[in-house]
Amino acid sequence: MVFDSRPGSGSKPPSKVRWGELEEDDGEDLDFLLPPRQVIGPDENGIKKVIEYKFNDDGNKVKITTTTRVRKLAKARLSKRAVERRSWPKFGDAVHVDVGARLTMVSTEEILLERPRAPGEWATHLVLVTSPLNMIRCRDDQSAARRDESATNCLGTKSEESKAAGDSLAQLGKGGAVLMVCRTCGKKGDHWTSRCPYKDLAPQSEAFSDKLLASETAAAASGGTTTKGAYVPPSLRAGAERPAGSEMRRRNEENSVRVTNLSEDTREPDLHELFRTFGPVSRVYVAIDQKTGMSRGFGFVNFVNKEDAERAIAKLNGYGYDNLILRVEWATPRVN
DNA sequence: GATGAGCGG
Repeated sequence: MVFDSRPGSGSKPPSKVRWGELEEDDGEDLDFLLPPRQVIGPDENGIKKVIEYKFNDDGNKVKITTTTRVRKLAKARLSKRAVERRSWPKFGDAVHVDVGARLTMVSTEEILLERPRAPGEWATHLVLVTSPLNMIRCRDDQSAARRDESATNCLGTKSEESKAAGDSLAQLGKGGAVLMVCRTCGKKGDHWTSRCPYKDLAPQSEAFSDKLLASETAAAASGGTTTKGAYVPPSLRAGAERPAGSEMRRRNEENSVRVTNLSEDTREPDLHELFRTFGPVSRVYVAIDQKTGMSRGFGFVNFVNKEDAERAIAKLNGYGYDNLILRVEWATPRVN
């Protein structure tokens, strides 16, 4: 079909319009005259056809057929690989596991992971879920790559957001709102629990927490759900044995050993390797320059047991490591 | 020569 809207040519223009407008709106305005777009397929070969009609520049109606090949579903490809994996021979402990067993297992193996974006975090005992075929899937792994890609951005916006949020929280707290109530001393609007000036002082904290516990156990005993669904760990439940005084709720910051004169390519796993021989290590930290991403040449190792820390200091201070002489001392408690 | 990051009801 040829649609000619020019005056005098026989066909009537749709309405009284000016030439300019007609030129511009051509096509769009007349689309309703065209047959609808059709999509056929994709068929079993993945062939998909799209048939659509348009006016070309000359005002002629044209039929456009687009044929495309659609990729097969990713799911199908994955499952094919998965099937292949199932034929792999077992190894390790899984050798003794029943062939038909498809249960996942928890590995108790200690696995160290380096996490460049979370230098302060240290997973000493990482629990991995493994299949009977001993294929290890780290739960964190897949997201890790993506996180790193956008890490610069994320860190920037995140820190700003949280700073703003913290400020507003503090503001609200000062205004007498219910927010920011210290769980240790009960003081409102002054500090978070972790910053409590009384956190190492037994009398206040115990008095407060006993009061808390009493109300919670009362709520539980009365048959209702506990207030605000607060979980009370067994060690803190009424009647549980608790170590006396300040030993109780001090954060796991003690037995902190400062290690200086590290070579710049010493990473946390290296430090952990070095120090774990003295006993269980609760945390390893290597100071990283945020701008350059390079090691600042010092770090900290926290031991679970004080005696182990002492032995590590005695043995490793002055120890030649990676072409430098290590300095290993007790760390002075961090300010703030 | 040097003493850590960031989270939150």
